[in-house]
Amino acid sequence: MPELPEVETIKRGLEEKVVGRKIVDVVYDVPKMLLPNPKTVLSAVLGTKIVKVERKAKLLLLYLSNGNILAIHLRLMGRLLLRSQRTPADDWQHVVFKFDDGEELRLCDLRKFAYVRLVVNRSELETILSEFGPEPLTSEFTEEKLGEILRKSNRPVKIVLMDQKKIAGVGNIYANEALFWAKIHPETKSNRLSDEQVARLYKALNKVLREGIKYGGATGSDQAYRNINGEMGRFQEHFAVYGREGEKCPRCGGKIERIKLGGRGTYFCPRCQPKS
DNA sequence: ATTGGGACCTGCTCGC
DNA sequence: TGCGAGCAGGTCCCAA
Repeated sequence: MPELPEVETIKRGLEEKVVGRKIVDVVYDVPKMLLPNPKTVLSAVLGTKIVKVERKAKLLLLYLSNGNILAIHLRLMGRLLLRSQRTPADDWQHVVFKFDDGEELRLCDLRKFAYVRLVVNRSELETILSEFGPEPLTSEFTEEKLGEILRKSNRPVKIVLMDQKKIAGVGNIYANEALFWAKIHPETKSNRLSDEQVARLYKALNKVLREGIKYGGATGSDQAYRNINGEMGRFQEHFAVYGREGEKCPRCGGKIERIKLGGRGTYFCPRCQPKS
């Protein structure tokens, strides 16, 4: 569930609150969440300071003072919470980074899909990042670039939007919302979109991602997403179609439908987003 | 190349 | 009331 805006919100929180802190201990109870293995991660991070935080796609990157990097992926339900060490354990807390000032960063995940991966240098990082497509909301992602990406595939446009190799950071929520505002049916073949549709989609993607960030991300019905203070996002209050099967389209009043596309729940207004 | 499915997990909702 | 089945979703992996 955490997509670009959610991970960006977490990144900003970490930037403000954990940069400069020294990691003095790591406690875990699910070994597979520490890659390549807990021992290697521990020996690489103990005694180091966090010097910088970045987000790439849905990955959080914690740069350490010894040159190592921790790449954290929250997958579906992961949370990263900054707490005092005196605070009782959070639900589904599995990996804890303890700082020298009494605070700690807790990786919590009901499903245990989230992970922390040790990246030992820039070259390994480059390899990981080279798998991602361009980053929306940056200068590398232009309308022309989007058109170029979409023309190369005849898969449904929603699938292409969510393909991290093609575009970084877009997941199910923002793909659904962007297609709604662009008035494009999610099953439309990507390479059959008109220039006009591509232009609308470009604007819509920017709109929903920026709004997602503005509202601190979206906490859906599963309640999974939280920022580092444990607070919910508010973008769900502004969903046009996501999770609203059977409700009224905010634009035309038609009934929002739900289909399955690529195994995922897909929401749209059949009247506003006609099949073409 | 594209598409479909299962796997990873767990808690929730649903139907009988 | 109780229980099993089905579902959710990001990513990876295997297979058709």
